[in-house]
Amino acid sequence: MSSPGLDRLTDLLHTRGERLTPARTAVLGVLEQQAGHLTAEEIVDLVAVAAPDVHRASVHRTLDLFSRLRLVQHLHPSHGPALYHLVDGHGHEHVHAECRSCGRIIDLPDGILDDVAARLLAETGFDLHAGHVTLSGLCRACQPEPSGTGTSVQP
Amino acid sequence: MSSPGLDRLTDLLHTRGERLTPARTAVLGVLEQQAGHLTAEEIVDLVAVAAPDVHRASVHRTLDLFSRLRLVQHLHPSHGPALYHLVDGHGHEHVHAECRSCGRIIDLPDGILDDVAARLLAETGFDLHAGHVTLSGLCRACQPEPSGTGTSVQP
DNA sequence: ATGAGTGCAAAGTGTTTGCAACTAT
DNA sequence: ATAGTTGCAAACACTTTGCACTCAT
Repeated sequence: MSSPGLDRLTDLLHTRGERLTPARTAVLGVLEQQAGHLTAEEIVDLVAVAAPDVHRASVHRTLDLFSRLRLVQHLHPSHGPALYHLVDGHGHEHVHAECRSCGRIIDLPDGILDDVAARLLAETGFDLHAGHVTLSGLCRACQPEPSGTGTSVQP
Repeated sequence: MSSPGLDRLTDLLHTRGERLTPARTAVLGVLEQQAGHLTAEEIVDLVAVAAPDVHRASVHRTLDLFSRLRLVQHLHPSHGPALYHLVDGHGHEHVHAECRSCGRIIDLPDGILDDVAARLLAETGFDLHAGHVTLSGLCRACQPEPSGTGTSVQP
């Protein structure tokens, strides 16, 4: 019944004098079993299966805590609730992109913002946190098709 | 009582068979007089001075419309309400950064995401809309000071 | 034993909606 | 004339908070 995530969480909590509770264990369990980007509400529902007494407010409080511990990443899509997922085993966060047409969330290759981060730091003193960035645009599937016959001209 | 913005708005509306109303004129007027990044609520309050009958819901509807017309840019900070501002006279949108400590919004140099956009398009087919991106990080003022005497050691 | 953490319900924040009345065209 | 817009109030979606109680340490 153990897991690398649980060991990591236990460590992080004990280091800070905080406690390992059923709510926290249950939220971690859900995040470990679900790969995608989950809303707090979805996590509430999934937690309810294993731990029916865990309240919605505790899930929010737990997700806030896990974010502060850098155990989960969260992002704010342009519409709708925040999305959460576990940071990978090496503590490596990644950048997200959201399609403004279909809403799909895409995980981007790590390091895609490294050059921008370096330039920002040098030019403006701004220290970019790439793991909390959501880029916006159109995914491949949602792009308008190029017209088939070459340059488009009005009749 | 005219302005480049008003002319532009009138054109955009008439082209699409939509109407120039007092609510729309008033919202445009506020955006033209205020340089910064305004919340819908702030715009409601400012509009109330010149046009007391314009309702909060109409301001939201107008801001949605202006966004669709690409007359205003809006961004969603990680906490709190959306922020709006007029796109510059040349229709040029820019990228924003938000300090996760003090909340300050910084306008970034144009083109800062051009390379990323090109790479994204080539590698993943994602067409980036840089004008709707908010980068997250720490502004210069909020960064932890480097310790003055070299490596920091506990006494 | 003790205070960090919880369940609960209620309030909060920001935005959207249904509809009758109004008004720019 | 008539369809696009509006004001209004209520609903909505999501999150946060105050408080008494509980339980991990």
